[in-house]
This record gives sequence, C-alpha cells and structure tokens, in this order.
Amino acid sequence: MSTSPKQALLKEYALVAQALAAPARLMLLEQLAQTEASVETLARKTGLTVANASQHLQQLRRAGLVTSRRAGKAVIYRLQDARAITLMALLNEVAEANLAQVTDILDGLYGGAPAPEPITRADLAERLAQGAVTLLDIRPEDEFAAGHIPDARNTTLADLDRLLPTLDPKAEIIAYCRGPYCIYAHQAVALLRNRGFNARRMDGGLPQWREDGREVRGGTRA
Amino acid sequence: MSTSPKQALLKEYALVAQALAAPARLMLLEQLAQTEASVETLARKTGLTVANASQHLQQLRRAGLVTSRRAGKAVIYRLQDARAITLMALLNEVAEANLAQVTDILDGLYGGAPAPEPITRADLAERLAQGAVTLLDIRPEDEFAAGHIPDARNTTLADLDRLLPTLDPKAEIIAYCRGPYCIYAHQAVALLRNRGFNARRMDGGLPQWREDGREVRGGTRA
DNA sequence: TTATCATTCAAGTAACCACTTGAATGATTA
DNA sequence: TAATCATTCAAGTGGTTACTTGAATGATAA
Repeated sequence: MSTSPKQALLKEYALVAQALAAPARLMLLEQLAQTEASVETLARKTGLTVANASQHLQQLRRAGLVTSRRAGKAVIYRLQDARAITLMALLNEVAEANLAQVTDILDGLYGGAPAPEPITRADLAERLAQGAVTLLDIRPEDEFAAGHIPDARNTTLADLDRLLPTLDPKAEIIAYCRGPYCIYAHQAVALLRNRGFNARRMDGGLPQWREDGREVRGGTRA
Repeated sequence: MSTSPKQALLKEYALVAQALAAPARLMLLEQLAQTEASVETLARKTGLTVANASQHLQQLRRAGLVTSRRAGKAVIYRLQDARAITLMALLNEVAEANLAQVTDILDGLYGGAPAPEPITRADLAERLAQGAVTLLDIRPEDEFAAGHIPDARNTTLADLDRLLPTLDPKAEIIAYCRGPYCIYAHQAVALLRNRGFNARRMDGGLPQWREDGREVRGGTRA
C-alpha cells in the first residue's frame, strides 16, 4: 500500500460516483427506487441481459447503494441507502440547470414547446387534500401496485387515450411516474395538453414523494 | 440520432456523475469549493500537470459544474453550480455509511481508534456565539485569506506544534478544513488529542459552512 | 507590432469499462 | 439425493479514459 490516505479516500468517493456514471446503472437504480426486485425482473424492465444486469448490480453493491438477499431461487436486490434517491435527483437538477442538451430533449417531448413547469409535491399534497385535482400514475401496473400516491389513478401511456372520456375536462390533471429520469409523465402531459386538457407534471416521482415522508398506499416496503 | 429520448437523457445524467467519478476531478472541485483559481494554481495545489488539470477542468465544464473566465493571461475557473458541493458531501456520506474501507482509513488517521464524532455546524455556531470554544482553520494561508469562519485561527498541520502552547488546555478545540474529503482536520484532531487536548472536528468544511448560509469572513466570492 | 506566457490542443500509450457468450455455482425443491 | 434454475463467474472484444509529451493558440503587455 503505497497510496496516501487522502488518495485512498478519494478513490472510494469516486467509486460511489462511478456507480452513478453509467446509464444502465441509473436505470437499475430508478427501478429499485420503485420497489425491490429480482435480477431477472430488473433485467427485463431495463432491457439488459441478465448477466449484464447482475454485473451492474454487483457494482452498485460495491458502492454501498444496494443490498441483496435470497428469496427462494431468486436474489432480490433493493436500495441500501436512501441517499441514492437524493443523489439521482441532484444529478437531474444539475443536468437540467446546466446542460442545454437536456432542456432540448425535454422540450422535444412537448413537440418543441418549452416543457411546462411542474407542480411541487407540497403544492400537490395541498390540492389533493382539497380534492381539487385529478392525479394520474403513469407506470406499469405492478409498480403502481407496489406503492402509489393515495387517490392516484393508474394508467400506462398506451391506455391513456381510452381514459380520456372519463376525465373531468375542467379539473386540473397532474401526472407523475418513476422519478426525475422517467419521461412517461412528460409524455402523458404532452398528450393531454394536445387534447385540450389542463395538465402538468408533478416534480419528481413516487420515490421522491416517499422520500418526503408523505403517505404511500399499497405494496410493501419493509 | 437513433437513440430514444430516455437513453439520451440518461447519458446526460451519467455525464454529470462521471464528472465526479475521478479522484483528480474531486480534488479540483474541492479546491474550487474554497475559492476560484487559475489552471496553474489548481494544478499546483492538486499535484496534477497543467495539461492534465486543464483537461479535467474542461470535463467539469462540459458537465455544467464549473465555468471559466479570462483574467489577464490566466483563465480563472470557478464553481458554476452550488449543488456540486452538496453532491460531494452526499458522496462522502454514502461512502462513510456503507464502505468499510472508508471507516478503516479514517480510523487509521487516529492510530486505529475509531474516529471521534464531529460537532455539527449548528452546534458549533452556538458555541461560537457563547465564546466557549477555540476554532482552528487547518488550511493553507491563501485559502484562509479567501474566506474563513469568523474567530477561527489559521494554522497548517506543520505549524500546529508551535501553536500548542498558546492554546487554552481547558477550552474545547474544534478544527475544520476544506470539506468532507480533506483530512487535515482529522490529522489536527488526532495530534491534539495525543497531546491531551479536548479536540473535535467540525462536520464538513468551509464550503459546507458557507452553503448553510452562515457568516464567512475575508476574501471575495462574487 | 511583436514577444511572452498561461492555457489548450493533438497524438500516443496503458489501463479500464461495458457488454457478450457460454460455462459454473449453489440453493432450492421435487 | 438428484434435478432445476436463477444467478454469478470467466474470458474475450471493442470502445473509452487518464495521463504524458510536445506543439499550437491567442490574449496580453511591452
């Protein structure tokens, strides 16, 4: 060991950052922020091969961000440190604030118009208490089942069209999804606005809502 | 462009994380968190070659974390996004909480004894208001001059021995330095405790103190 | 205008990383 | 005990990254 303690420490801190420095691992973390899951499930949801997902998950474990346990024949991974959610949200903030490419891509989701300002979670909570808002959870059914904001209606993007006739055209519609990296809510809002609805996105996603300490319904999160 | 918007976004977020994923860049950010500086100054302080430092700084700029301006013949780099400081502190927290190697290294600084708990910045501020504490700033003189906590005395590790006779043996001594990656304060506390003083470290460093919105004396930070 | 000098660029090398493929592991369950 | 099967390991490949060296840039200052 010829390295100084300072260098050794920096290398460890860099290791944590490195865990967040690959799109594949960010996808995995985003999934794990919804709910714990087996390697196979995670691989299917992220589109990675099982072996590749396994390797990335091990890297996340080495960085202290996730843990795993065995359940039957499967190995279940889950977030080990809630700060991972905060870190991801911060990365998103920095990127949105400073990288022109990011705003370009986001605007692109709205057909070139600037992305509308999201509603803060605090404001949404207040509106919900008043019953003055329609809330849509734009995630796959299983993630909704694993936990969602009370009073949210679940729909996927593909099914959203079918839902439109049942929506009150006067009420404001708020959409949310997996978190700051997820574009489902953006796409849903774009579609709804095209159809003349008054729609906005919630800032962050379910993991951030949970992280705030707000009420979550359904699912289990031991 | 054959990539989906989702993938493109993830790549951008990963770019920000990647900026934090190399020890050399963490050193540069730590320096920049003290005060803006020229490429040459940063290279000297971090021990990198000028060309190498320049390349790393450009990478940090691409990630939106720093900006630069020209001043005379020199190019001055500075933090662009204060969230960089938060990100670094979070990386440190995650690493300390989850990586055994990190606690090992930190304990090593105290000769194997577990590292003493630091005092929170809020507690320190209270103590300072009561005048019930001696505060040491363990950083090079120029960084002290660029900004420090009011009532702090500046000393380097090498000069600390000479300072000992002037310290009140009954007062509690608090040491701080550049931030969570800096080991000067650890080393100072270890030395002081060895000499029988009642010494602790402040949690975080000057950048975190400043980030709290607390008073900083000296220097200029436009 | 010209000389100076901090910074940046460009090219090269060694080390590292992501992903694939196919085999090995090892706990479960029949 | 033996068969099953999700996960992990190991080896290989292409692409990327960190760092070095030496030259080019371009704004300043004489």
